[in-house]
Amino acid sequence: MTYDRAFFAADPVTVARALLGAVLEVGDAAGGTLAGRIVEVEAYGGADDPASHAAPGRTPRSAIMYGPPGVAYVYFVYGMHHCLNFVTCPDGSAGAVLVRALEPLRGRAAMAARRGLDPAAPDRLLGGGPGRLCRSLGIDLSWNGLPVAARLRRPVDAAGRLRLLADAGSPPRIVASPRIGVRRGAEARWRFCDADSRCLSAPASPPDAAQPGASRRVVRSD
DNA sequence: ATATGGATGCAA
DNA sequence: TGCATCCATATT
Repeated sequence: MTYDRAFFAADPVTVARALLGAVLEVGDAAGGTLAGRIVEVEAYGGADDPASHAAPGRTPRSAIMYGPPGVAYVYFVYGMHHCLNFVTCPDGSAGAVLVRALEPLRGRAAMAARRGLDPAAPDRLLGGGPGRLCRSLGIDLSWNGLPVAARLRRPVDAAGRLRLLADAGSPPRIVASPRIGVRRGAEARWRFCDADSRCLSAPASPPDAAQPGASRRVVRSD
């Protein structure tokens, strides 16, 4: 699998599923390398997807989702967390894949340190959740727009901070479920998990939606 | 269950 | 400008 621009030019659901199992590598400030295996992702569409940041159309924030594929879209949410996405779809149409969980592979100790956790902390606390993994990897708004396409000869970012490598192991067992934390567009089952990972932000197959009339709020077990 | 707390987009 | 909302997490 080559994570080039053509790969990211596909629709977000296709890209999301194909990204499961890929290894995300980032260079940290100290020159070291942190890496993790992608085990949970969510697909977000364009103006037709009410859950997407692109739903209101082209705005200052969503513009990057309408731009060329294969770059990072990083946003800040709830006043404290960063989330990492990859832009999909051809230039001109909007789409993105949110990275929701990683299994730490390299630089585990550095990740724990960055999060202020004990080195013995479980992998879940390092990579299980979009905010957690960004904090562990040191990803913030300054990463917004960085290219991730593996084939770019001359990355815009001189440090080449974002790299995607093919997974060496066997392909993951993929389970689809509704996206987490979304109210509008909750019907779409556009969350994809490696069902055998123990680093997920929530169970791969959450209990089915409540009876009619029950609260629509998702209860997050952990 | 609840506190946390910045950015975004839209109404006013 | 004000305000509801938001792709979350740690703590009670």
